[in-house]
Amino acid sequence: MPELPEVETTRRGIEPHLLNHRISRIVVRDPRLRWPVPDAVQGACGQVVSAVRRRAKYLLLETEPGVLLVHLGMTGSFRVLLEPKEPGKHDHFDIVTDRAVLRFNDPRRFGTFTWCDHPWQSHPLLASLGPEPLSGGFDGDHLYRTSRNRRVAVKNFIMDGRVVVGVGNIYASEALFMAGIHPLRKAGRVSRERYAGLAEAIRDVLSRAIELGGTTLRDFSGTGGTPGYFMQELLVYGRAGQGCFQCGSSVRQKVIGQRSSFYCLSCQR
DNA sequence: AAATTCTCCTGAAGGC
DNA sequence: TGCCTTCAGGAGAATT
Repeated sequence: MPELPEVETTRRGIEPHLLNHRISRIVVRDPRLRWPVPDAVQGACGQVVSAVRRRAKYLLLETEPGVLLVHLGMTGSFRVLLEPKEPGKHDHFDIVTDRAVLRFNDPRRFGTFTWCDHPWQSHPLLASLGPEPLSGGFDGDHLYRTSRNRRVAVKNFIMDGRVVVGVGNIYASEALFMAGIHPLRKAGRVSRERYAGLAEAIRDVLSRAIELGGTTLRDFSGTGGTPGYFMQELLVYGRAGQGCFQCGSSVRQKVIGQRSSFYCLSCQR
């Protein structure tokens, strides 16, 4: 389940094979992703990739005429092939450069592969995104100001991409535990001080996970990334019924906004 | 406007 | 062993 750290790890893994390299072919084997893959992606053929960026959980491959946009969805991943290999099940498309084949595999097909014109910032999928959590535009004051008069649960609030991007279900639970905030608390009822702690927790948990992802990068071309590298560090996610690391009481699990949430009743208020 | 629910999809896990 | 049911989840779309 790619969250922002996994997407950033993917970006770093594919960048050496794309940046300043020429895309020779794009092979779409199965266009049935979240939205049908448009023929327009072929606009990148013959073009040199001038930048490999990440915005939220989107990957952006820039070329002169336009930008390839990829989202990994739930189960998407890239495999870097330095030698030809028969495509397997769920290998939906390839981006072929003069250096490697980037093969996209996505069993559940929630992923996205599309084309945007310049400037990519105004593409409908990107236009209303909030600040990057690891950039200067994100801090506790931003959360505090944005949340006034909002009655939505704070967990849903921080997972809203218009508020801040890249905070997925796992890291939302983790960050709220680290900040000592109950996930069901109304967003508008969290103090400025506690939002400062929450913003710091979000930055810490995401940057730590990216760090750990980086340590698996050496295997990237062989395996396409190592899933679950952060799992051994999770404090509450997936630990329902087990002892809270802070106070020992049982970690609770509850569905909030259609998503499983994990928290400690006595440490989070 | 804001909040909630629905939707896409397949594989893993659990029940009998 | 095998079939059936349930669950998981990113995030835009639809609905309330």
